[in-house]
Amino acid sequence: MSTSPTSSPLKSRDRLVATATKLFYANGINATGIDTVIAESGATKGSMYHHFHNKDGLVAAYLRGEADGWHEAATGVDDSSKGAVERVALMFTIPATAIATDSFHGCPFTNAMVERPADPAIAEIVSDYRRVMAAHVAELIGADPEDTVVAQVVVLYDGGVTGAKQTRSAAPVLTASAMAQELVRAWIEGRRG
Amino acid sequence: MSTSPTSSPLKSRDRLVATATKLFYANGINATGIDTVIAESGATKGSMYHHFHNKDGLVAAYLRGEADGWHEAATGVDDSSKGAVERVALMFTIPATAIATDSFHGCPFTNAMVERPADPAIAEIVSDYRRVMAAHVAELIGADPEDTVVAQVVVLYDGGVTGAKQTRSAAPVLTASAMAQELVRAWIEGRRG
DNA sequence: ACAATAGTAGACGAACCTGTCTAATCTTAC
DNA sequence: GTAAGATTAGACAGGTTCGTCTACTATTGT
Repeated sequence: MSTSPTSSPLKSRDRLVATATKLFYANGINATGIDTVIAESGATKGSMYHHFHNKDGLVAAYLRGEADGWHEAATGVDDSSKGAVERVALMFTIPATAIATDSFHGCPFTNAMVERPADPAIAEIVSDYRRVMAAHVAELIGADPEDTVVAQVVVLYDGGVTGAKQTRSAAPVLTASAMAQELVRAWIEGRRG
Repeated sequence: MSTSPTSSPLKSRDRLVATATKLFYANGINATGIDTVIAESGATKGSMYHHFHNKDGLVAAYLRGEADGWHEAATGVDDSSKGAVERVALMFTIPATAIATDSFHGCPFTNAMVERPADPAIAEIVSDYRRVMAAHVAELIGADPEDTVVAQVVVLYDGGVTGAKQTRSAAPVLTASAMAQELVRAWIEGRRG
């Protein structure tokens, strides 16, 4: 651990998670067999079950990666030199651009809750994601994560993404983005006045 | 068809759809085997495949029923003697009460799009549902279904329901409801002034 | 009465799924 | 150098899934 990483491009475990991320998100968790993930990742069954207790373990690793990925994407598109309203708009470009590039298949967390409703590990990862998102929004606009306005922006984000998934169009995200911008504008106004 | 219905409590086809509705919504479409639906409905395999071409056919019938069910529920909780704002609030009581009675498992249409992303028949039923919902909201508040305000209320509805599914709590629905009421209030105000 | 539709009962195949297991090799830390 | 962890390769069992098929019976509209 203290030494430098090996020359190998990616360890078997990481390849498994990377492949699972691609397939689980694009085709669905239940629709993707473990054998497919193993074959496409170039790993073997022994390796898979050496690293993960069962499929649920791989699913959890996938979802944790998605949560981290969202946070990275959100900080990636952010620009702290801009105002709160514009920064919120930037956050909504994440799903908007995904739709434009046809790589959008809805919210991975919603999808996971639908496909694995009974798994408590998943429920907790989803909880974490929502905490991260609330904290991020709070930081963008200079609010407390517990403020009503943060919950409201989250509702709009969820609504935009869900509508986009159902309609296969970016329109709901754009509607939600405009609403969020107006909401934050009014919130700042109300705070100042 | 022109004569009165038979004494039989429910025809085989209807029992199949009724059972599918219960199981598909509660446990998921992919997680529910056709054999389970057949057994629990008291029908037989021959009957099932006499009425439906395959499982997708049953799923489509289930979803069409959910769309009709939503419309009935929405008109059921409505009260045309009330004002627009209150009528919108009433619409949001549909998911809110479902959550309270533990019979809530998210939006059936979102769930279906997640579990059956490639089925165009499902995409169309979801489209229909969204048209019905837009028309209903438009009627509640006296707007044109194409008005921005209608799309905005829909975003809030989707966001509330999605948040409730992810958090297993009614809070997002209540947040969304309050936002929708405020939105409609302001929209009416703006229209009058 | 007749024909079409609806239904019963269940065997069956072919495909898929997850997870276990054996047995040997490679890598890496110390 | 040695021991622990990581990996390969694939057979295998046990279960589930969907859909087909046969053969027979019941209902119902006209």
